[in-house]
Amino acid sequence: MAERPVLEEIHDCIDEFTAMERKAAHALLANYPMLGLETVAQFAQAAGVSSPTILRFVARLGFPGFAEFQKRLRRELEDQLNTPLARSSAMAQAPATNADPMVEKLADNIRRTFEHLPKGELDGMIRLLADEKRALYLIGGRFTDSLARYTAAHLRIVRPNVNHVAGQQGNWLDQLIGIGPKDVIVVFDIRRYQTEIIRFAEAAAQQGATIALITDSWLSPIGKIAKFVLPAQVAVPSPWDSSTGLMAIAEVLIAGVTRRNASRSRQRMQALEDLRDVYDPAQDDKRQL
Amino acid sequence: MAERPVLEEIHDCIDEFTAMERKAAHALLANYPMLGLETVAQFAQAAGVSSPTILRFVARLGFPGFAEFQKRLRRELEDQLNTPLARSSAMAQAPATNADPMVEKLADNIRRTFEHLPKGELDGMIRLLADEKRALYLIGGRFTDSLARYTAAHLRIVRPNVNHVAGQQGNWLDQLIGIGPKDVIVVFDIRRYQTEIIRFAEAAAQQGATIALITDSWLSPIGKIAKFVLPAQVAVPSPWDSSTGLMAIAEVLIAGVTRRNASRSRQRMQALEDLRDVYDPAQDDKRQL
DNA sequence: GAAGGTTTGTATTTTTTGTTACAGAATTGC
DNA sequence: GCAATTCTGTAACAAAAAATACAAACCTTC
Repeated sequence: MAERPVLEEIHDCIDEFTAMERKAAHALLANYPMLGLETVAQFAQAAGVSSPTILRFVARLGFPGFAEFQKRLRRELEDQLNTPLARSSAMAQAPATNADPMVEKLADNIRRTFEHLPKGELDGMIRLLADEKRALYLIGGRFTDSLARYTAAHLRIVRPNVNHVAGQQGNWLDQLIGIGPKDVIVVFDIRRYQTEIIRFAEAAAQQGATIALITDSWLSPIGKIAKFVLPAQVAVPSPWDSSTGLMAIAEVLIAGVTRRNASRSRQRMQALEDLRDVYDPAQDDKRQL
Repeated sequence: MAERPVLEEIHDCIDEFTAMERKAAHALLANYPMLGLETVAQFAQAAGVSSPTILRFVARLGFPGFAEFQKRLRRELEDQLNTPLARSSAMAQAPATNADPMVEKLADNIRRTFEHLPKGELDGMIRLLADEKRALYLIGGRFTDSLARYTAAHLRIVRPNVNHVAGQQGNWLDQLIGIGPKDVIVVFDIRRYQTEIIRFAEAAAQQGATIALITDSWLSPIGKIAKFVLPAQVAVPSPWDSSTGLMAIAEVLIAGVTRRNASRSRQRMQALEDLRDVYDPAQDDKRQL
């Protein structure tokens, strides 16, 4: 998907250019890419050539018009600017406007979460969740149930057999019946670890199911019976714990599973799109966004 | 001698802008500064407003015309690009760290989300949500419903009258009946903006309710009728958008409301603790954790 | 040193883009 | 609840920029 930088292309075929076109190329390279974002006339003046020469220059690079050329430059710049590293440099000079300690902590939590995450554990869990022969059961506690639901909603798109264990505790038991050795229980659990969740996980484990746990650093008691454990940083300056790190883990898992089952995922996503169109054609006008 | 970044100026006087101008500002901040370098029409479309509004927006910032505005942005960008740090980042673009690019992006998204968040908007929304005289209705779309649920679960602890609009669409209507001018609808909505959610928000607005929107940078159509809008960075290297930024916003909001109603919050939390003990004494042994 | 083909700039046309005038919609204040 | 004010989009207008046509200048090559 990533295109070749315009800069490189210029370097490559600079020998094919005519004298004046080379002049234009040099001017652009000297002030890349900003000069290309000005008007043709300004570009021409800066390069010491006439406007049509500039036009011929971009035409020779293979662009149908100056507008397209600029669009490409802008996209390139945007990509560069969005690189985290570039951002951090911009931050040095730009405003420390919203220096909320909470925000800093949240961003930092994510970094630290993944820093401390055993890579094997993460990959292992992704492989586990990507295995379509296994049924998935996601469950969470008082606050983390939302995460289970979120993850289930996504996984359901890229693979079959995804269940969210929610609602009345009575319902849980119904689901428990069907759980066997081929199945996977994904548990989101941070303190205070709820007894119901623990019991459910234990019962499932008893029946041979594999347990995958996403938790806080305090390590839920479920950790003992879990095959894979991913702990997140949850501390924030607030009376309760943050779930942002858990959400980040969930999204990395989702992305991992999607990548692993790439072709299947695409198929299913397309199929769902089509169903969606049939069901709600009103969305059509939003399509191009 | 270095001028004040346009970004800062926008931050400072964003409260003086009119509603649509603010929308333009948000769009620009969300994709700063590239959006400002496109044509007025493209800028307008991306922001969901008309061209003249963009012109008025730059005029209010003190520029005599759009051309001058762009020139200034280009100069700013040029300066930034010439910073040594930026140079090195462009080089090291690919092999930054051995970490997952997704992880870097997630952490960076949070920083950027709050960097671009108008402080007034955030404070305003917190004040709104902390007002116990108003009833709160939280609603979300296909994936964001989880966030609405999460936020509701937390807010319910620190204040009364928190409702999560979920489940069958038929149920929504039942809730809609009770919504009036004193009430607040908190909408989580990222693209593709679901028509049902939009309709619900519109209907609620019609009945006089105040709308608070947490969205992606593309600015949901609900932005038009919302009193406060908080846009999050959602881009990740994955087929879909990330909700981690939204989660971060949700947690900052929750923390803000908690801090604001500190004494009330503590009371309620204590009361809930007590209830919990009565209901599930088994938790007692986990207490000290 | 003249004819052929390129290359390049000037002048013109065409298209796009920014800008402004105005009227309807929304909001505010009384 | 009404009037005055402010805000906002539609549409027409003006300015500009991009694209083109063409002729002069410049090399080549014979």
